[in-house]
Amino acid sequence: MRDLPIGALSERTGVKVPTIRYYEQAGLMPQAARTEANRRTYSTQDVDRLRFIRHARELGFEVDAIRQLLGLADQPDRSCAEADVIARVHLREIESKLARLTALQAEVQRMIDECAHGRVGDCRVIQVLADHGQCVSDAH
Amino acid sequence: MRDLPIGALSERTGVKVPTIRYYEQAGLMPQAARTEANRRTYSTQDVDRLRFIRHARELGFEVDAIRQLLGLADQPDRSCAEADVIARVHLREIESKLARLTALQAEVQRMIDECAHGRVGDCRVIQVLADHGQCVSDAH
DNA sequence: GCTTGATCCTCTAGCGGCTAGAGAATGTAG
DNA sequence: CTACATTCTCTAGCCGCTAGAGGATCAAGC
Repeated sequence: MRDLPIGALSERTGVKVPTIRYYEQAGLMPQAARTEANRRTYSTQDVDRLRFIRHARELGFEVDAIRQLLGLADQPDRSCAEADVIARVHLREIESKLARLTALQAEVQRMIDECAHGRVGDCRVIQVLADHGQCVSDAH
Repeated sequence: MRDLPIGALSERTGVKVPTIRYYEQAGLMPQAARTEANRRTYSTQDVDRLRFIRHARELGFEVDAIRQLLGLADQPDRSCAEADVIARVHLREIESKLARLTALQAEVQRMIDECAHGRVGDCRVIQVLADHGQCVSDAH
């Protein structure tokens, strides 16, 4: 219920001031109440909401997904099936990124391992880049 | 040595036409020779260079790193130590992304597993997002 | 030669998710 | 009353493209 200026909200949540304004603009945070001098004021509820947003971003949820999750969180009596779906879709995205990254890791590691540390002309790093056919997987 | 228009280069490499122009602008591809009517023309060397670029992008190398790798590839007699360093730095970046993503995967998976499929008010997905303290790892 | 449609040109603007800076108005401490 | 910090709005930049406008040029068919 306290009247926090944006800087205090920033400190309490670890979200930078311009980012908070950006979230307001993006529709994640509500239009903040203003003082007479046009400064934004926040309550402890806003602190909670911003922490929610921050945590979801840290977990890699996109702004659009967070908007949906926040919409759900505001209606505690509805079924949470939708939240479940959003999280599952996100999990699938994480898993596919993981698979890709793992393949890349192997390929780049192999590239480095095969480098004989001689001249550029003989360097496997350069050669592999020049020719996809020399790759083990075709995940990329 | 053939005089390829940009569309043919695009087909041969799988890189879209506007992207090729962007690479020229970004200094990855050289300023292309032009016909009398001001159209870009390319040789088979350009095909090779663009394939190199594309492959490196697919392996996640940033444009800046590719610029450096291309600079090295142009000097086959130099030591390939620099190429090695670029690749190793990139590998480290991949590994750190992998570590982060793996932690996120576990967290989101757990969130989903704990969801009792009831009301939003009781949903673990929402609760976990609202409170970082409920996370297992603090990787994020 | 003439029309059609594909290809090409340049230029500008947009995506996501911020981040940085200008320039002006307030707030707070000594 | 003077500093200095904080806040405000607005604009522009980051990466690596992608999309679209509006115009010039090409190759093929009649």
